[in-house]
Formats: sequence, structure tokens, C-alpha cells
Amino acid sequence: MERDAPVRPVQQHRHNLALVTRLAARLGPVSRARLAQESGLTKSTVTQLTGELLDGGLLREIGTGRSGGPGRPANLLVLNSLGPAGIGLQIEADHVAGCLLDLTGRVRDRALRRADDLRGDPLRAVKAAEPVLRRLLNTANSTDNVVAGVAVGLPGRIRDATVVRAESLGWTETNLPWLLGDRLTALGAGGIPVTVAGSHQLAARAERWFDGEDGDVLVYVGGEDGLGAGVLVGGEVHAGARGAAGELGHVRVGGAEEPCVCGGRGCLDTVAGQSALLLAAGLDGPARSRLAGGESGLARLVRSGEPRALSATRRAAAALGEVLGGLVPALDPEVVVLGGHFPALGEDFLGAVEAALRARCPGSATRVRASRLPPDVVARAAATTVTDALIENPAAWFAE
Amino acid sequence: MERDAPVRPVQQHRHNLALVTRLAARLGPVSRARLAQESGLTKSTVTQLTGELLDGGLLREIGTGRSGGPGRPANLLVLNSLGPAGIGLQIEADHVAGCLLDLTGRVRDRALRRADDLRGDPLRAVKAAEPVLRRLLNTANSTDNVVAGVAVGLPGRIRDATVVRAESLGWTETNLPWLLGDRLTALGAGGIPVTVAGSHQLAARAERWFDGEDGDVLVYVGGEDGLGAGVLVGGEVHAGARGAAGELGHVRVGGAEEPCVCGGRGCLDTVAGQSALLLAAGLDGPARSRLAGGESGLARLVRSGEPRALSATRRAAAALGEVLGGLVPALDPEVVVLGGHFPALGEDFLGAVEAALRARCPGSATRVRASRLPPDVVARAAATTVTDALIENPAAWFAE
DNA sequence: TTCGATAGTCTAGTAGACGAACTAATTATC
DNA sequence: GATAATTAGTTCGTCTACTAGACTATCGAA
Repeated sequence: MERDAPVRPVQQHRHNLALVTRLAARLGPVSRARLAQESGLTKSTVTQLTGELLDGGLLREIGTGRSGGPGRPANLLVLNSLGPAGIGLQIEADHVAGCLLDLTGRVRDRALRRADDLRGDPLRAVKAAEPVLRRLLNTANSTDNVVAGVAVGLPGRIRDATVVRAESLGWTETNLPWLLGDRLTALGAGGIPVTVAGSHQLAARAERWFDGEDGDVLVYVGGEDGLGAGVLVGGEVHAGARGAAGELGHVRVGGAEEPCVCGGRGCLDTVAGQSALLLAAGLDGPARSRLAGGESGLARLVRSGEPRALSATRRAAAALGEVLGGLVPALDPEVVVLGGHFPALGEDFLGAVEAALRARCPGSATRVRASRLPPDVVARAAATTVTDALIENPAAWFAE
Repeated sequence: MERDAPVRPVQQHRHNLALVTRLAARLGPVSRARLAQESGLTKSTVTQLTGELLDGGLLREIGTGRSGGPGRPANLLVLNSLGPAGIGLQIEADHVAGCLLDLTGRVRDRALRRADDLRGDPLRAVKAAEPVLRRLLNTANSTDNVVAGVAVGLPGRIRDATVVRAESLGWTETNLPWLLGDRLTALGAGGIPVTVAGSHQLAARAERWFDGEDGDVLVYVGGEDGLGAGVLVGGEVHAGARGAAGELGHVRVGGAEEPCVCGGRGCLDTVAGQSALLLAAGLDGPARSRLAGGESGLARLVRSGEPRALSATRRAAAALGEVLGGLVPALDPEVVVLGGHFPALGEDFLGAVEAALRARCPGSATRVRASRLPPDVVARAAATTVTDALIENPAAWFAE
């Protein structure tokens, strides 16, 4: 409900529609009676609201449920897996991944397009996204899902739906919704709204929902070469005054003097970034894509006690812990989640980061844990922004 | 509007009441027609709502206004300076200050009680607060103001309306609302709700409203010996997962090894805290209370080029800048405001802090400025939480 | 078969915002 | 000065959407 807007009966209705839809999503198969009880609305109102949601294709009736006691058995309602759905895309320098997510949160289809190098002209990435989109749109067509929106996650700074800067892609001031919207029209799916979000921010949201223990204040650190963080405050993404919240890659760390691509020296990226870390450990060759998964060669070297690998990871952990220790007193997050290439470095790395964090910020109760989400989180989390928006404002969907 | 609660016509009414009241507060003397235009409600609704607000004593009619053109002149409405008001208290180790604030934001009365040492038993502070409260309650009585609430600001960590820990006062787990409520009953003013908030958080709120240029994300750093920060995100105080957001005093800074009262070494307090700074500069004797105002003796020494004073302030600025540079990438605040004993250190100090911040966090566009608010901000900002609550929820006041 | 319990629908009632017509008070114009 | 134009504010009937409570439906248990 907008704070500075008047509330009329329509807004009241919108709010209650969203309330019921949200509860239906949270409670799974649920009776109207239960929805009335949980929402605080009356049975008659719930009948009315669920009626609209059924007509609009957001809910589905799945016959009568339990008969564990006396009384008429309930007609159970669930979110409609065949109704509106969302497409999520992840754009990285070496691939475009995508998925189609229905309202219930189930992935109906995935698509992946690898590419050598998508850096430079954004149109290159848009072109690589085209077959991914085509496949997902086709799937949606064949499963009777209507695509309600396309959300894109990419490693960069976003403001006002525009990519302000995406370092690892070489983009600046790119109006991606516009470019992709064009492509969608070419694919016969014009008019579908397109949104963009930072991949770290999306991952942070995903971590929040993944682990029920994690509170409303969470920091997710991700990235391979360009490190960055997604900051959640009150369960929502905190973008910062200029959209720069979470840009950790070029924070200077103590004792580091390596030159960085940004022109400066001693940036966190040059110590804890994946390529820099591998190089320092004596492992040259290209950095592994996060798509691979599993324990890294570096982690094996560290466990075997190889001196250069040991010292490089120790230094990376110290630097990362120092930076995290700097932001913890400002945010007091419930937890800091390490993603990107960090989980593959093993438990010891995690412990070293936490130790460095505590050394800087001894009083803090913030936990540090590794991300347990699969590498395709970003596309999936992007897709959930579409389905979440549907659940949070069903009326907007009906209007369309 | 609560997210998980149903919205009925009553809530709709509450929201619109608050909307109109807020606009009346923002626009000053204003006609019903203008309120209708700005709020988006119809004239008839505004008549109805303002009628209630007039009856409830939140608004007052001040006769007809301008006649700068054709048409019937407006009957102007303003917030009622004689209606409900708020009392704000500031509790520090050496004094209790208080003020009575009416709805329009005007200070109707002030009171101050100095004391040698209020540390230790919270009852000592409560006792010192009693004459302050008595005076303010008397004033309210004589000016026909009804005290709608008492809000207390103190340097400490607050959670669930309870003081978790106030280092400079020596308090732990203190239920101040309960203690003060008791005192209020003894003063014949029982039943008035009492709230507590951290003084840095309150100061941050005040800075936000003071300078229109400052955005929704702001960090205020304050304190004399125990440094701390108030963090505003989206214009609201960010407390952190455990209420520890902004606790900067015991962050370790590079190159510092002095033992701290907390048992650790190298805390920010031991380098940039007021007493520590004076000591390092060779100025012993008690630290000046912030109530004094004006340029400090230390600032004069620095300007005259006294070596110890110079090196001590340089080191303090570097340490503070380092810590601020650590939190800036997480929050991306529009501005960092330096309060406490820092403004008295002069412009050069400010510049040195900003330089140290940039050295750590080169890409940031965050500004650093000195607080321009008077030393009694905390009591006043506390009082505004009471009046703000009235403006944000007039219906709750009518109910009482 | 009947009764109690629970699910869900239906209908009248109500709160509160809207809209149009109306009154009120002023300036501009003839 | 009478009258028109303009803006302020009120009144009253209408509309939307939630509530309450009666009513129907469907089950288990006696």
C-alpha cells in the first residue's frame, strides 16, 4: 500500500487479495475456512476473493481433502501451476542460463547457452539469450503457462531498471529491458515486462528463503573475479543511495599492493578474486566456471599442505574477513553467506574468514556460512521475482 | 498498514486520516481544497477527515487566508500547537535533559538537570529525570497541552523497548519504560506510554530531517568516549538483527594497540574517543561536555601546529575514516554525518576523515559532513518520535 | 437415522469513499 | 452596485467491499 496515496475500497480489495494469495502460497493446499482463519477475513470474503483468484487462474481447486474428523471435508486450493509463470535469466560473461518457474515455485524447464565471450556489446548477450528465451517460451506454450514477466540477473550495478555498470560484462548504462523487450517482440511475445536485478542481490534473496534460520538482515558475498555482495535489510534488497551497496570488489585491504583492473592497488578482488587467488597459488590457466561445482583443485592443494596454495588462501580469507568485519558493525546482519567460488575452497577457508571477521569486530554475533544453493540460483531467483510480484499483487495481473 | 492483516473500511479510514494529517504537517497552514488536491481524496472526504481531526484536537482552524485572486478565501488548517504533545528526554552520564514538543514541532519548554555521575543503578538516572519530568508536565498543564508520550534517548543498545546495554551508563537489561512509567504515576501522570531509543539513532533521524539534501540512507556518527553510529535505511532506523547496528566503538583499527575498557586492544574508542584523543594530544583533565559547544582547545592547538595534537588528531581521523570506509561499501549512504565531539575538531579533521574513507573505498560518492545540530538534538529528536507517531496514526490517539 | 461438526454460500447490513449538486464568499466586469 | 466568474466547502445519494448470521452441504458418530 503506497504511503502517500489515498486508500479507496479498490486498494482495500487489492490488499486482501494479496493477503489471501500469499497465505495460499505459504500454506500449500488449504481450505477456504483455513484461509479465513489465518487471514482474519470472514468466510464470505474469502469465498469472494478465492473466486476471483480461481477465475484469474492464480488458484486451482484440487478436490476435497482429508476426512480425519467430523464435518464436511474441505475443498482444497493451491496455487495454479498451469497459470501465469515467470522466466528468469542469468547473464554471465561465458553463458546465459534461464528457467521457467510456475507460481508454486517449481522449475518447469531450464535452458543454457554457453558462449566464449559475451563481453562488450550488450547485443551479443541479448543474441545469446534468444535461443534460451525461445525454448522457455515454447515450453510455457506447451504447458499452458502464460509468461507474466522476464527477470534478468547479472553481475552489475542496477538503478532505475537500467544497468549502470557491469564490470565483468563491460557494460555501462545499458537499458536491458528495452533491448530484451525488442527481442521478445521478435519472438512473438511482445509486451511481456522485463526487469533487471543484480545477481548478488538475487542470490541474497534466495539465501533468505532457503534457510529459515536466517533473519531479515543478511549479506551474501558472491562473484568469481569481481566480488560483490547483496545486502538484505528487513528481508528486502538494500540498493544504497546510488545503487552501489554491496560493491566490495575494490575496497582496499591491508597490506595488498597488487595493481587492479580498476587502476587502483590492493583491491579485494586482487587478493580474494578467483583468478587472482589461483594465480597466487601457482595454479595458472583459466578459472573454473561456477557451473562446474564440487571441490576445487585449489582446495585439494590446500588440504595437501602445498605452501603457496596455503598462503594464498590464508591471505584471501584474511582480506575477505577484514572487509566483512568492516561492514558487520554497520549492518549487524544475522548471517553472512559466502557464495561464488568460496564454498569450493572448503570448511577451513570459511573458518579463517570468520576468524578474521571476529578479529576486526570482536563483539559481533554474526554467523558466517557457505552458500548451499546450486549454481543456477540466479536465474531461479530472478524468476521468483516475477512470481512473487504476481502473488503480491494479483489484481495487477487480472487487469492485464 | 500491516502487511499480514486484513484491511477493512476502518483501516482504510485510518490510512486516509494519517495521510491528511501528514500533509497538513508538511504543508503548514493549508486549505481543505489543497489537502484534497495533494492527497488525491475528494473534497467531501477531506471535509469528513479534517472534521474528525479538529474534534480530536490534532488540527486547528486559523480563520480565512489569502485573497490573492477571485473565489472564496480558504479556511486554513494547521496542526494544533495546543493539542497533544510529546516529552523527550536525553539521559547521559552527567545530565538529564528534556523538552516538551508540540505537534507543530515547536519546543514549548526545556529542562536540564546536571549530575555528577549517573552511572550504575538506573534508578539514579530515573531520580534525576524526575524534576525534569515534573517541570515539563507542569508546563504542558499550563499550556493546555496533553502529553501523549514520553520518549527517552540514551547512548546504548536497545531491543524490544528494553535497554540491552548502555556502556557509558553502566546499564544492562534495563526496562526503562517500566521504571519511568512508575515515576510518572508518582507524578500523577500515569498511563503515559514511555519508549526508549538509542541517541545515535535519534540523532540520525534528526539529521535526515535537518538537511533536505540528505537522502534516505544516512549514517550519523556520534558519542564522546563511546563512539557509535545511527544508521538510516529508507529513512528509517536500521537496528540490525540483534540491535547492534552502529556499534563502532570497539571495531579494531589498524596499527592501534592501546588497551580498551572492553578488555580488547586497538578499539576505535581508544584512538578517536574524546578522552583518548585529548590524552594523546597531551591535554589531560576531564573531557569537555558536549553541552559547552564551540571550538575545542584541541582544535586551537592543532591550528597552531602543536605536534602532539596534530599527530593525535591525524591518527583519529585516519582510524575513523578507515572504519567508515569499511561500512560505506555495504550501505552506500548518501552522506555520513559526524557529530559528538567531532565537529569541534574543525574542518581539517573532517577533510582528513574523508580522505581516509576514500583511501579505503575509492569508488564511493558518499559525502562526509559535520553535524550542524545543537547539542540538545537527542531530547528533541526523542520528542519528535512521539509527535510523529501521533501524526502517523491519529486514530490511535482518538481511541485513547 | 439423526445429531453434531465443519465447509462453504447467500443475503442483508454497514462503513467509508466518491460524485454531483448545492451554498458561500470573494474578485472582476459592466 | 448588479452580475458573472471563480474558488471553498458542505450535503446527500450512490457505490464498493467487508461483515454477520442464516442457510445448505457433507462428513463421522451414536
